[in-house]
Parts: sequence; C-alpha cells; structure tokens
Amino acid sequence: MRTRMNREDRRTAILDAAIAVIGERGFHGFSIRELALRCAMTDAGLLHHFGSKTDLLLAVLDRRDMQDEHAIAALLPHGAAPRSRAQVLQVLAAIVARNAQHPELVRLYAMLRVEALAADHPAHAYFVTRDRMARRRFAELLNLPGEAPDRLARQVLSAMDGLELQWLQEERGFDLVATWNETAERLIP
Amino acid sequence: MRTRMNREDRRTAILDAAIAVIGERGFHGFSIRELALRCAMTDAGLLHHFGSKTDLLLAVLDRRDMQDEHAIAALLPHGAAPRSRAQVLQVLAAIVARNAQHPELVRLYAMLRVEALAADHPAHAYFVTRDRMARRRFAELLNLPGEAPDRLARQVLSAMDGLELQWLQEERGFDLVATWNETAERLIP
DNA sequence: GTCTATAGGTAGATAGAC
DNA sequence: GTCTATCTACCTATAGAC
Repeated sequence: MRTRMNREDRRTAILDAAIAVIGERGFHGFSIRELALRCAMTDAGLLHHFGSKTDLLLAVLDRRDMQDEHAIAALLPHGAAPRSRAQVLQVLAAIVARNAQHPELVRLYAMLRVEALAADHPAHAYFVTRDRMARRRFAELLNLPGEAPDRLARQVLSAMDGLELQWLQEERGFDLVATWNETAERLIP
Repeated sequence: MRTRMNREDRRTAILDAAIAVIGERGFHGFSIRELALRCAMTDAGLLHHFGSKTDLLLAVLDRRDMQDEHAIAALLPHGAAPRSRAQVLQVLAAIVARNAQHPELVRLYAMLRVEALAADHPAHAYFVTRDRMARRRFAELLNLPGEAPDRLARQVLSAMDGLELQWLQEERGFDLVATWNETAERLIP
C-alpha cells in the first residue's frame, strides 16, 4: 500500500534527497530524472513541485539555511562585545560538532562553493553574500585583544572548511572535533 | 593564414584549455563540444586526440602532475631527516607561492577534489592515492621534535587547501602567501 | 498530484570524406 | 588531422489525461 504524502512532506523529502544528490554530483552533474528516481517519482511529477532545475537548487539552498544557518547563527551571537578566548573556542567547537553530525550538508556546501566560483552558476550570488556574512560574523566573534579580526577570521574559516573537506575525503576516518580543537588552539592566540 | 600545429603542440593546447574549463564547470559540467569551441575545433577533431571524455580527464591529471607535482616534489625532499622549523616554514611558503602563480591549477584541484569524493568519479582513485601521498610527504617534512607528524600534516594541508579556496572565492583579493605565512607561523609550533 | 507522451535540445561517440 | 554528418542516448520542460 502506497503511503500518501501531503504537499509539504513531499517537498521536504525531495529537498533532502536533492541535498544528497547535488552534494555527490554537483548542480551540473545531477539530473532531475535521477533525483526523481530516488524519490520514486517521475521527472514530470517532481518538476510539478519546483518548476525548474534552477528553482530546485534555490529551494535546496533555502532548506540548507533553515537546517543549518539558524542553528549556527544562534551559536554566533551578534554584537561586538568582546568574549574570552575560552568562550570563542567553545563556540567554534560547537559549530564544528554540529557540522560533524550533518556530513551531507558539509558535502553540499563544499561542492556548491567550488561550482559557484563561476559567475554564471545559479548559486554564485548566494555564495558571495553568504561568504561575506560568514567572515563578518567570525570577525565579530574573534575580536580578541591585539588581533586583526578580519585577517584572523579568514584564516579560521579557511582552516575549518579545509579540515571538514579533508574529513569527508578520509571518509570520516578521524575525529573532526578533536582535530579541529587542536587546530583552533594553535591558530587563535 | 592558419598556423599549423604538430601533434604534441595541439594536444598541449587542448589540455591547457581543458584545465581551465574543467576547473570552471567540473568534469560533469563541461562538454567536449564547448572545449573544442575554445580550441577552434570541432568535437570530433578533439576526440581524435583523446578518444573519450574520461581519457581526456586522465590526460589532464597527468599534465597537472607534470606542471605542478614535480616542482612541488622537488621542494619537498624525501627522507626523514629532521629539519629546523624555519626550514619547514620556508618550504611551505615556497609551495604556496608557486600555487599563487597558477590559480587555474588550484581551481582545477579544488573542483576535482570535491567531485572525486564520489566513488564512481573517474578521478576518484587518483585523488585517494594523491591525497595519501601528500599527507605522507607532509608528515615527513613536519617531523619536528615533540610533534605527532601525521596529525599535524593533516591540519597543515587542510589549512593550506582551505585558504587557497578562500583566495579564489575572494577573487585573489588578499595576499595569499603573506596570509599563509601568518597561519603557518601559528599552526606549526 | 502524479502520470504518460512528447517536444526540442544537447550530449558523447563513430564513420567516412578530404 | 580535421572536417561534416549521423547515431543513440539523455536532458529539461511542457501538455494533457486521470
């Protein structure tokens, strides 16, 4: 017997499958048909919900933000109030720990970030904005005495992204959080 | 008047254009036809030289190694002879400086590395091998007193890759070598 | 809301002329 | 060695039945 899904559940199921497929093959590399197969639908049925491949990607980015960005933003309080070094390290560890629990989101991010370097990629504008915001937030967080927060933010963000990609490549063969803590301990004075 | 090219020059010109195109759109995202257009040929003419899209990719990886790997390997001498911290930092700076002069190779590497996370990607095996070798080499280089070289190698490689990607994303808007030196100075005890 | 059918385009690859 | 022509397959997207 076929389980019926309402509109919202169906959209959510498609988007979660899309996060995995796009993370694996990229925006150019995946096909609506392949994704529809994973959702036990036809391509026409899937397109009914999203209209076009590009609109689907934008919906995926929205969902990624919903799942991830809000939680991260909650960990990264606004305002330039200086924090202690220990507090900063704790916040960074919490972010990495959260990412370690969602490898498919890390992979989607890594894939689209590289693809979206191309100015004509549908996610290009999204990542330009997102990256600027991330650097600004990290610079606020890393506003430590005697430091240039912008330069430090760039280095910390880069090291975090690089280590997460390495973690995917080694098939999660090392403890991401522990290794990150070692990096952060040295990188942040 | 049309300039004639011999076989080897033609192959080289195609491979250099392929490095750029694949770096921009990925293996799945680019087409033989698009690449042939950039080389002022037809797709059939291009395929005469490489046989298939996959074989072209493998030839691209060979060429990347020829251009890059040999030079890097020369900077990273073999053997476990311990080096001073200053020597190590100098070697790392030389590697990054070389990469800064070849952004198209950095971009190709970043793109294929993420795509090749998929086990069925034609470059998957290549990157598994290459990554293991890179970590081993860096571990030899970073064999400093009182350090666990494997763990440190992973962190240093990750930070380097992450910063290079950031440098591409900000359209080379910061000094890659200077920023890397700041990172390395802190990351390596 | 999901299907079948199909339009219209592009892909990789091959055959054969020159 | 490069071309034109072509094959087969797959793509996105739409139209319309149910």
